[in-house]
Amino acid sequence: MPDRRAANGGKPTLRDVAERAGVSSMTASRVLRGDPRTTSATRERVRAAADELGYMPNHLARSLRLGKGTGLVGLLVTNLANPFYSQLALGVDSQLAPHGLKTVIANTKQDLAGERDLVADLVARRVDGIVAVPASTDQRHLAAAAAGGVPVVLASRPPEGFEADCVLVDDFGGARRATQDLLAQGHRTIGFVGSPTTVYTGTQRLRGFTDALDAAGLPVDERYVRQGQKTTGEATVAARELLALPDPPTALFCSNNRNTIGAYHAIRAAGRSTALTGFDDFELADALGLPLTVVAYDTDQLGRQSAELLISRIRPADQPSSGEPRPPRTITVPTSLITYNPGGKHGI
Amino acid sequence: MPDRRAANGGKPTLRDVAERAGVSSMTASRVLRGDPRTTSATRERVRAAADELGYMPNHLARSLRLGKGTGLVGLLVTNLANPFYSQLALGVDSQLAPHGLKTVIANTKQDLAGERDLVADLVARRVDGIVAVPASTDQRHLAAAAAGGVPVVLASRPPEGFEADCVLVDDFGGARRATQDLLAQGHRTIGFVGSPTTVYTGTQRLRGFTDALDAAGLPVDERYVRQGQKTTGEATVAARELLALPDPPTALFCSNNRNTIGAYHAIRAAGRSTALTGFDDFELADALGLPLTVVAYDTDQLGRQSAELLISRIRPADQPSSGEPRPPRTITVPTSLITYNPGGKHGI
DNA sequence: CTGTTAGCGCCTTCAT
DNA sequence: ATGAAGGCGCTAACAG
Repeated sequence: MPDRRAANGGKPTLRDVAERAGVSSMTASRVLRGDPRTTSATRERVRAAADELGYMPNHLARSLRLGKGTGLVGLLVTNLANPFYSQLALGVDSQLAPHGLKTVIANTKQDLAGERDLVADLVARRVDGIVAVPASTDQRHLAAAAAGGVPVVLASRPPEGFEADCVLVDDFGGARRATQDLLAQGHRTIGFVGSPTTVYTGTQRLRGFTDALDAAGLPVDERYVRQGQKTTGEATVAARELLALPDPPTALFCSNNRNTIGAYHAIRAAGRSTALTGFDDFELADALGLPLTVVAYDTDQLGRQSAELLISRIRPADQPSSGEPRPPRTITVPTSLITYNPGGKHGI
Repeated sequence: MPDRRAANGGKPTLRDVAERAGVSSMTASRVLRGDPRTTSATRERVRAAADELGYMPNHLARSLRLGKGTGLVGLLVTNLANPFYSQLALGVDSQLAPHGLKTVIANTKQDLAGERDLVADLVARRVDGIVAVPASTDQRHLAAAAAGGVPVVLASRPPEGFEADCVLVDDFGGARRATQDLLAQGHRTIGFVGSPTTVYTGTQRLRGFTDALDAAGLPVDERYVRQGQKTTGEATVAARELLALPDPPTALFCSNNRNTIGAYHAIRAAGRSTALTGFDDFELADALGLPLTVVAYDTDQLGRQSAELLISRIRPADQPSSGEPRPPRTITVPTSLITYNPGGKHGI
C-alpha cells in the first residue's frame, strides 16, 4: 500500500508541515501565506518545520481550490527560432512576469493540424489566456477557445470569424511607403518576394506594394510577384528567378525578414546591384555591405502590448462585472523606414 | 451565493456533462477517457453532452488526483532574444512535444535574484523537470530544486555544488583550435573579447585560447584580454579599446555571438582589416563582407539532447525502481571550424 | 488566534 | 457496465 508521499513525487505537503509543527494544516497555511492572524510563536515553529522538510507550496492545488486560474499564458507561434517570434516571446513574457503570469510555448512548426491540438491542450491546461500568431486564416480552434471563455489576443494578424483583441503592424502603410521610396529613387521595375498567400501580413504588404505602384500609374506585372516562401532558402530561389527574367527588376521588395535575407543572398550571388527593401528590421541588417532599406517596428512592443491587452481581460480590475463585456480592441503599431548604407545608418 | 461555475471561469465540469447525459460523473469520466467498460449507447449520450457543453477536461485536476506530474518543463534562460537561446528553446520544445510535455519559459534577464524566484516558482508549479542555463556558478537554487526531487539538466554549463545531467559544448577544444588557426595564419598579437568571468563557457573558451598561446610559446598579455561584455554594444566598446592600443592586435577571438557581432562593428568602424574569429555560428555570419571564422556547433541538437536526458529521468521506462539512482551523465557536443569569406563559405 | 468542515475537478477503489 | 465513497493539496467560510 503506497503512502501518500509516493504518488506525488515524495514532496512534503502542508499537512506534513503542520504535523511537524504541531498545528493544524489551516494554521500552517496561514503562516506560509503571510496571513497576519497568527502568533509569532507558531509562526516560528511552522516556518522551521517547512524549512526542515523543504516544503514547497503546490501551486496547482492552490489554483484548483481558488478557481482563479493557473497563472499560465499560452504563446502560439509557428517558429520560435525566427527572431521575430523570439523577440515577440520576450516582449510577451516580460510584460506578463510582473503579474505573476508565466508563458507556455506552443510552437506549431507551421503545422495547421498541430496548431489545433496545441490550442486544445492549452485550454485543457486551463491557461488564463492565449497570445497567438495563427499560421493561417483558419482560426476555428482559436474561436472555439475564445467561445469557451479563454481570452485570446492575436499578434500581427486580425481574428477571422470571431471577435478578439489584436495588435497589428501597419503592414499596408509601411509597405506602401517603402515602395514609394523605391519609386522616388527612379525604380520602375520592382519585384515582390513574399510569404504564402495565406499569411495576413504578407497579403497586406502586397496590397501596400501594389497600391503604391497603382498610384504611380505603374502596372503590377504578375511575373514580378513571387509569393509562398517561408524560409530564407526558398526566398533565395524565388529572388534568383526574378533576377533571371529577361527584363529583370532593378529593385526587390520583400515581405518579411526571411524573404529579405533570402533575397540578399540571391543578389549577392548574382553580383547585381539590385536595390533591396524589406519588411522587418533584423540584427546585422546594417552589415550586409549593400544598401538596404527596411520597414522597421518595435517587435518587443508588439509583444508587450499584446500581453497588456490580455492582462486587462484576465484581470478586469477596473469595473468588476460592469455588465457588458468590453468590445474588442485593435492596436496598430506604427512603422518607420530605415536605410542602411555601407557607410552608415539613416532613419527617415 | 455564486454557483460553482462562476469561480472556475464558467467552464463545464465532468459533473455537468454527466448530469446532462443522465449518468454518474464516473461513467462520464470513463467514456471521455476511452475506458472500454461502457455501453456504446451511453458512450453516445456522454459524447453528445460533452460536445454540446463544449466540455474540455481539466488537466490540472487530473494531475492533482493522479499525482503524476503536470507535463510541464521549465526552461531557464537569461535572454530569449539571443538567437542561441531561442534556438535552444526550439530544440528543447521540439523534443519534449512528442512526449506530451510543454515548455514553460523562465527568462531571467541576467538577474540572479530573479533566477532564484523563477526556479522556486517552477517548483511550486510542480514542473516535471527543468532545463537550465544558469547565469552564474551560484546554483544553490537549482541544487535545492534537484534535492527536492525535480530532475534538472544543465545546458552548456556543468552543475556546481550538486549532481545533475548536463550537455556541454566543447568550449575548450573549440576555442583552442580556433586560436591555433589564427596562429597558423601568422597572427602573434590576438585580442580576446569575452563574456563575464562568472560565465562558465566564457572561462573555458578563454582557457582554450590561452592554452593555444602557451603551446605556441606566446605570452598571454592581460591588456589584450577583455571580459565582462554581455551585449553587442558593450562588446563594440571593448573591441574598440583593444584596437586603439599602441600595439593593436591583428586578430580578435570572441567568446560568443554577442561579442563577435560587437567586435565586428568595432572593426568596421575602425576601418581595419583585423582578423575576426568567434565562438558560435549565427545567421548572416557569411554576409559580413569580411573574413570571419566561427566555432560552430548544433544548438538545436544541444537543446534536443538536454530534453532527451531530462525525459529519461522523468519517465524511467526501462528498469522501474531499479534500486540505485542512475549516475549523472554528461554529453559533450563537438564543434567545427567554419570560415566565411566574402567569396564563399568553407568548413574545416 | 486557531481549528473544523467542506469542496475545487477528477479518478482509484470497492461495491453493486 | 455503472455508481458511491473518498481523497489528491489546498484554502474560504464559519465556528470556538
